Amino acid sequence: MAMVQRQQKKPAAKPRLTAEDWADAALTAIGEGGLAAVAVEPLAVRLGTTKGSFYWHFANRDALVEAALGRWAEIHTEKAIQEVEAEPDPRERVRLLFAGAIGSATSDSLEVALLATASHPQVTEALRRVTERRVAYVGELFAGLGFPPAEAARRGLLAYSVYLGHVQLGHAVPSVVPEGDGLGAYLDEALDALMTR
Amino acid sequence: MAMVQRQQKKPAAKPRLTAEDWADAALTAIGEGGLAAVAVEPLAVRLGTTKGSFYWHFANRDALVEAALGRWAEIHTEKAIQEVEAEPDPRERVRLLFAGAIGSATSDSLEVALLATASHPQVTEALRRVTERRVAYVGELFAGLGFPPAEAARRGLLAYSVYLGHVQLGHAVPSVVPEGDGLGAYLDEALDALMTR
DNA sequence: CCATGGCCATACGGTACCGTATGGTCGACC
DNA sequence: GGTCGACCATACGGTACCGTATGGCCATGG
Repeated sequence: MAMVQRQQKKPAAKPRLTAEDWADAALTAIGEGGLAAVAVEPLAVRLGTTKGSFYWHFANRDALVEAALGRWAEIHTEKAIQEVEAEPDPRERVRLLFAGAIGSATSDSLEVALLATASHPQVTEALRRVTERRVAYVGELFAGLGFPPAEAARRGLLAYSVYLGHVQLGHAVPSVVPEGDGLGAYLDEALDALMTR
Repeated sequence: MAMVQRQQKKPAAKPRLTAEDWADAALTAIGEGGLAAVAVEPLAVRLGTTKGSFYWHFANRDALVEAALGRWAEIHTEKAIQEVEAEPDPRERVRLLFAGAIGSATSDSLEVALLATASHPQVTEALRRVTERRVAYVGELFAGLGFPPAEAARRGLLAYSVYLGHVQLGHAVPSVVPEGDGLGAYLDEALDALMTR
């Protein structure tokens, strides 16, 4: 008896889908066209299947949105933090976090798309969790830099505002954001302004 | 059987509408529900009229969006600048502009809604015009503060990023934004960080 | 080897909106 | 006081999507 033969050669083969496949597709769609782009029928077409599959895995569209947002909140918050935690020097950690965030600003349309739909109840909750976590973490970084707690919290918030604003600019009006060397100088100056007392 | 129905509404209200009435209603709708909320039939209901009126004044929905965005760009850019120009002291001008912008951050959902739909061609153009104008102006303010041109431009961009980020936070995650005295302290510190060399 | 259950396809009805067609109303002006 | 045109109402067809109903396929396992 041979092992089960899985057919995965032909692209036209029938790929059985999981709920996570749908959630990932939903996240991609959000990044591309906002929350409104999470539409069952178009997603089904893109996945090469039909609504029949979707409504097997999910009760309705809201359940899909919920799953997608859950995945986002889980992944995107801790990932960046983990990477930064490796760096021992606190000052360098701020720089690292900031540079990474700013650098990927233009590409991270998911973030922007979610902020765009902040009034949506499910999105509101996801954003709240992620943002509070992030702001608190950046505050801790500044505390590690020697700022007293209250001031560190304010600096953390300020830094996060800079990040958010930059992401917005990079996405909405890239013409005002410097590139290359100019970006480096801008980053240096921003970090200097944020970390100098 | 002929049914002659005389439409009787509120006596104070004008039964006839102008294109500007529609454009203003569209702007309001954007602030409340984003660009997607600019839908002809719901707007007609809200204005107490029907699509018949709309398609008399506009060719289609895009024309309405265009008109609304035009009004927004015209009004919201220059208004704040004009107010600030009255103040003679440049340092105080920055403070005034910033405090005004930050103060009205939570309420300005129009701004956020437009950033939310930045990928829409018509919105892209409106945002570009407004943002470039604003960033340039803030850069001028910093130049007036004594910063050399290149640095002034960077500081202006940084300040505008802070503003944008703050607006986003105030709208999406108000729980992380301080209120009352805390906001004052935050503002002072932000201004200090931005204006100190 | 056939019955069962996991997974999907298809058809259908419902909703919300866009845009068109066409006729109705009412005031301005001859 | 009748005509004309600006302005609006209504009916209609079209599209895109949601959610349900129902039946078909296909891999196990009994």
